[in-house]
Amino acid sequence: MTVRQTLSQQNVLNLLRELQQEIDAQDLHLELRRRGKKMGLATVYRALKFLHKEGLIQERPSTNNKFLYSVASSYHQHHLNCLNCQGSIVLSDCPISEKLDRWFQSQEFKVYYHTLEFFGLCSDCQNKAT
Amino acid sequence: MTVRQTLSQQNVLNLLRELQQEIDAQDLHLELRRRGKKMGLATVYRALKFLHKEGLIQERPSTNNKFLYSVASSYHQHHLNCLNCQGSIVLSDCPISEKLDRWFQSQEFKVYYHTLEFFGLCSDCQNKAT
DNA sequence: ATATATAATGATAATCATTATCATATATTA
DNA sequence: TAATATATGATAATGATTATCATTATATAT
Repeated sequence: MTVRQTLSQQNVLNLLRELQQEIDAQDLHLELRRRGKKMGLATVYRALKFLHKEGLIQERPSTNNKFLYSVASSYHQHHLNCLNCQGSIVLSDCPISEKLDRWFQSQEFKVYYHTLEFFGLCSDCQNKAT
Repeated sequence: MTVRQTLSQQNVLNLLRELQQEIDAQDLHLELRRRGKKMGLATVYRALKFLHKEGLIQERPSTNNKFLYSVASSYHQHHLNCLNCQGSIVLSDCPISEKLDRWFQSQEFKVYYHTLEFFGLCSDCQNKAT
């Protein structure tokens, strides 16, 4: 069941595994050449698209209009995003993990990963808004 | 505590309330002029940004690289998104609503809305992938 | 009410992430 | 090895969003 991969695709996947955090395509491209794994930007985009379709990495559209990529693993994060100051507070845990584990079983849809983000006002901005 | 609004902003908000579904900025612009509420595209973008900051509408970055807007209300949807066929299955309920209601109380962060999306393989694509 | 300051608007140019194109290089197969 | 298919890279094209700036409307002060 192993998927055939090109060297480019492997380089992209390896870097994402090493980084353990979200990164966009262009930064990934820069980081790759900084490490001597030079490849064209188009190939980076192609590799990301391929790896995503295979379910090996996950893609999240960010609020500044570009996609962020990271390895698909049990490790993931959610945020409280402030609409006013644009600040972003990382949640220590996934607030719905146990419930979802059970819920996934009952679906014929096979879930690889999920995205969950909260939007509103942080405490500072609530006070200012008075 | 009512927010002063321009006519443009009211027109945008009213249309979103009427539509009761997600729409992107450019389609909204077309729909507005179709209804005689003509305004510049830039103003539509500005109105959306303003309304979003006020917490009156919600914004969701979609997978085709643009933002979708809808009224912020208890009504909202989540989807099972297939990575292979790009299909999207609407969930009948928010699978985490009750839990979140309680969880929200314990946060000093004031949550206006959340986004929750699932990614994986639909049953058809699972079978094909054999 | 009128003059003045402030904010909103619209047309359009600029920006920037992503995708398409196409010629070249690499890998696969006969 | 020759023939075919696939991957790559440089760059142009695309398209959503943002910035610019002159003009218009709105609010404020006299």
